[in-house]
Amino acid sequence: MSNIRAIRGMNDILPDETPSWQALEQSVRSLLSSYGYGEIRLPIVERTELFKRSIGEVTDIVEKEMYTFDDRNAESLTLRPEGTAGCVRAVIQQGLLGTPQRLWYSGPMFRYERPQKGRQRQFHQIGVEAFGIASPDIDAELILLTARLWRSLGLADSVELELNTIGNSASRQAYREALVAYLQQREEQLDEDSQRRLHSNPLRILDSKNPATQALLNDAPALSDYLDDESKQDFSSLCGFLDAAGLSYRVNPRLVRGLDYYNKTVFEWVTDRLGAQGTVCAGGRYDGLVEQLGGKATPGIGFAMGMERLVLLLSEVAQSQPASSAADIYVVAAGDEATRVALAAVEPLRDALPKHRIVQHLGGGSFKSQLKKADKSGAELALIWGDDEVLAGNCTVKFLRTAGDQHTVAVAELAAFVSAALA
RNA sequence: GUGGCCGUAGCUCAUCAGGUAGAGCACCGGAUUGUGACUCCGGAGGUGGCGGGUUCGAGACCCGUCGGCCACCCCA
Repeated sequence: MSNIRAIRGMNDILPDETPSWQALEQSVRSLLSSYGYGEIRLPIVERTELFKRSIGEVTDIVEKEMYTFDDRNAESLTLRPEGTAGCVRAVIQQGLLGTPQRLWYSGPMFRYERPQKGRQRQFHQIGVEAFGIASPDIDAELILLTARLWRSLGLADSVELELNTIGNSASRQAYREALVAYLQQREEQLDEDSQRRLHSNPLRILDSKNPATQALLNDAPALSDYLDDESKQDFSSLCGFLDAAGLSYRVNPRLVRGLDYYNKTVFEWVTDRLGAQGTVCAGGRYDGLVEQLGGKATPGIGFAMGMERLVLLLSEVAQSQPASSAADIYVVAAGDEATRVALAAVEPLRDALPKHRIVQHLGGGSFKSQLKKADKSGAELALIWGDDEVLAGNCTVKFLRTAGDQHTVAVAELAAFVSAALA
């Protein structure tokens, strides 16, 4: 097989799939706009250092999942594995942090992982970030905004909100030590992966899928016992906001996130309808990150949603959609002369009917084969030019969805006739 | 990085003690010398992922390799 193929895990999105992408993107755009969020467009490539310093040196993403390369100037660059780091870099660099900012962005992200359902090496996210608001009311706004999105997409019954607070870095540090102390005594009972994580990222053991490990955790120290007062208070305010808004959620004390910059509020929207990759949208607060990347101390919070997963979920949930048509009007012309006349006659028609899809048959072929294409296109009307029409200055208008109905129309009256027919 | 399943026509799949391939859909043409859908007739399209091995003979068996899917891991 010498044909060049796409890179593994980097998929083409074909014309029959792009309509659902466009519909999803449109819903998200108008929703974000209605909450006053502004779009920011960011580079796909950043200095490797940015991701190391924000995501964390010992995370899986940085250790083994980044597409990293040296450019011609011997600088280490990386295809972004997530969006927050670049967004934070931009707001610092561009001096946007004088006032609170509500921002969103979209585009491809890259992680070198084994592809599977709902996971690819190039995937697409829409990310939302809010800077400069320390109080948990912004946490609530972001969550309510996502809930509204699920409602408008018809996904409200397919997703669940999981919520937790992981405290500030000091309380998390104290908890980590307690957890490690507890688990080290029972190290031989841990599954292999968790034994490894015990030394690299012990908090991740909390959401291990291994049942024995989960059982072991029942008697482990609880993160909630180590939380700082502010985190506890903010979390209960957040829950209060959500309760008041009538939004249901599940507090999951074992929900932790894989990126180092998170603190306090973390949340995940999950579904059980996508196989193993059930997280459709996730995020949390990252109050120290701006400062850590060299900006003035500014609180931040954000989330990202996985577009592929949402598109998949929408197709799982959707009742069979009606077959979409490719055209409203299909133009048939047999012969060079007729093609020339038709091409010219259709231009004013496009002026008159800018919202309709007018597809002209090109490449020749018999009336029969062209009409066959017209039918397949799903068009309502076929406009037909042959020698007779050309001579008489007419066009034959054929209704394809009603039996045998066809009219001879003068080209001068074509626009009026067609717009009346399609009204 | 690990594991399981899979790789035959554009698509979905079949066939078979191992004797060099077939259907449906799609495509093209005809039945209608200028007219689609339904029907009928015909046609084109495959070095059976690739490379080795066993065999008189392999798409079928064995090994390797590449690719796909799903899961672990990780995460959106």
